[in-house]
Amino acid sequence: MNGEGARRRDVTVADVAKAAQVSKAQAARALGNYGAVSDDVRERVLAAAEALSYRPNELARSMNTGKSHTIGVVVGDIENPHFGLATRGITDAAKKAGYNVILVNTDEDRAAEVEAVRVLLDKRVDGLIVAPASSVDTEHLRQVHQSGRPLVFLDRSGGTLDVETVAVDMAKISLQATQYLLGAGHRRIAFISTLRTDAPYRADTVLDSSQIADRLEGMRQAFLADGLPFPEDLVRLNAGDADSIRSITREVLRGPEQATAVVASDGLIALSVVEAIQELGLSIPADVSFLMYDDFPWTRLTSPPLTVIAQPVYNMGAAAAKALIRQMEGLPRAAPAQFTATLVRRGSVGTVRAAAAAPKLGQLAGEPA
Amino acid sequence: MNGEGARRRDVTVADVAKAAQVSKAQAARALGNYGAVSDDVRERVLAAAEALSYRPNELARSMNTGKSHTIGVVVGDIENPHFGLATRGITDAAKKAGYNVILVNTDEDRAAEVEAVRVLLDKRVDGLIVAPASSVDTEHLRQVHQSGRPLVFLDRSGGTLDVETVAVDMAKISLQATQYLLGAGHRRIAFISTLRTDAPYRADTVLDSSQIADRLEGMRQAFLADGLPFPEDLVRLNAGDADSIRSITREVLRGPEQATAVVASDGLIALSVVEAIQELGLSIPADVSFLMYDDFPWTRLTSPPLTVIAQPVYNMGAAAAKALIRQMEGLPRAAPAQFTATLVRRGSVGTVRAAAAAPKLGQLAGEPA
DNA sequence: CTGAAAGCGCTAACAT
DNA sequence: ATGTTAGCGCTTTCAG
Repeated sequence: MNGEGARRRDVTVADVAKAAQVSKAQAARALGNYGAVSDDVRERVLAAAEALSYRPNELARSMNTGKSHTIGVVVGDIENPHFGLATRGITDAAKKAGYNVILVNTDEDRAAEVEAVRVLLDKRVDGLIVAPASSVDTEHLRQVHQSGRPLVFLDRSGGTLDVETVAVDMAKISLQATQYLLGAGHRRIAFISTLRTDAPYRADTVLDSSQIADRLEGMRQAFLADGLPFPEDLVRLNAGDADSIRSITREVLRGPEQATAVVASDGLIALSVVEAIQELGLSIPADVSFLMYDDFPWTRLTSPPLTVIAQPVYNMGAAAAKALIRQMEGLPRAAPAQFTATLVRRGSVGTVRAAAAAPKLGQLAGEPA
Repeated sequence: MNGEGARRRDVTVADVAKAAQVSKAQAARALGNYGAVSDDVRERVLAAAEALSYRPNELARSMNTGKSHTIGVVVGDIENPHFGLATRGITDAAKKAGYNVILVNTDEDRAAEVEAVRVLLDKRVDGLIVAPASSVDTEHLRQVHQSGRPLVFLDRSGGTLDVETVAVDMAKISLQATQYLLGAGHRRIAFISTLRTDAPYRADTVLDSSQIADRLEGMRQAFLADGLPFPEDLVRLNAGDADSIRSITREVLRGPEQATAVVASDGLIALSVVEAIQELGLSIPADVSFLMYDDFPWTRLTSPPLTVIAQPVYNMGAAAAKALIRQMEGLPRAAPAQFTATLVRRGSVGTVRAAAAAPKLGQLAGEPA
């Protein structure tokens, strides 16, 4: 009972070397495909490796080389199709370059993000792609950047940090979309977002998300350009779960000062907003117009199909990965690819009626006539 | 120019030990929180670590312990919301237990899956969760299992492999759904799936996906139980891209033998099928009934809202991770949690009219009257 | 081209 | 409780 009862241990270079009757160093060279190896040795080593079904221990390899061929991706929520698509873009580009992806969700929570970044760094990822939960509070990311670890931001900028960022020009597309709404006669335009803030929105509120800040800035500009007052009271943040979104929707659609158009900040919010509108018995776009960010396939299936702001999410993910890999390989920054969102006009935005009266609503919401 | 120009190297236990004036071993013990360490030493070490902002090298740690605290997840396509949700369940459960997730997409390609598994093994993941592209051709997975590496299957079974599997009983729910359709008078029920096969479907076709095989089996049983012939000609596999799905939908809805109900095998297919139905000018459920797998939020937004088969995807992902972790910790298999899908009857299934005549169709498809 | 030996940063005996 | 000494599996000098 010798040699047979031995617990199965992974076969190592040493084993292969022995079998091929060469030194460990030579075997390693042949296996790792580096250094100088004679054809004869290489053949014997490879054959032995095959016979023993040798597999390299990438951990050990990483220890020496300092490269793990792994990149860390930190997003808010992979369950959100937006990030699902972006992640697909990232993983595809990464795989093509020989990298793997470790994925971490943060639920847009800064503490979780700090922790995620730390763990990924401890695991010695070669670089990080982060959709920062906050563009204001970025100390942990500043440290990563300063330490020299390749880092790329996705979707949101990192505030003052000079980190390569892949995102669309939100202010611009928001301006365009708002102009479109304004052109259709809308003056009371609501904007609903899950972004968490300490207090209700005001003009001087500092927003954690550069993305949302830019969108609001775009809206404001559009109103200003037309000499119209920006309806700050219709900017509703902190729209947490489905219920909260529904009640917010009811609120902005109620009363004499109600909104005639609603902009949903993302696809998840959109679902609840549309549902709430349907529950109110209002019809799109006759009673209320609707516009949302992200062009998900299902937006073409509703009646009417929804007008959306389409972002090249997959390509942005892929671009982020490519930019990161370029950094990891020590290449100079490429000229930042410009990603532009486009307004896809389908059927959910209508012309506003002369008077703002909406008799239906008064009834439903139980308002006094 | 000494000591100052030195390139910033990661600080190691040795550095901390020196700063705390203790041996490397003691520092390591204090840092790693194992072995016996006096309070005094622990304090000094921790303080030194803090001061030097020491961070452990998890790679090195893994080399010794043999545990990477990382699990590999191999799915068809993270872009598919089904896997997005499942992945969220996995990552949540993993994080809670102190594990990270490396994610790989296979596009349901077996070769890609083989490669993915190999790479993850090389990276020494502690375990694997795989949604096998094929339940038939599973040699690579058999090897993983035999090598003793913890492995769990998600969604699809591994054929003859005795591997813990988290999935719903597809045959059962398919039977129920089909009975429901049958009860509404449907006899010509089409089933559309992206599953790739070499030849058109026949009763004896061996299907790569246990999931699809079970669904078809469930349908067949329902027909048989009612003494009705199972309409094999309406089983349409290989529905690749959106265009192909559209043309298949047109096909099954055309001609004298057309389908009166269509079952979409997943949410992605559903989108194209519904679009195709709308393009044909047919209305759901008056002209054709519709049923799909997966209860995505948007299915409540269409008119009519869609009747779906809901699966507890998030919970299944979480359960898969928990089962895997249990294996990794050497615990015995828990009794397999039973996951059941439910038929959510909304508005897309209607009663079939007496005659199968569908005049509208003849016109649209240019069929001779 | 080849081999011996020295690490990578950490944990794990083994002493003391 | 603490320190010393080996490794983990691989890459990488450095001789030859």
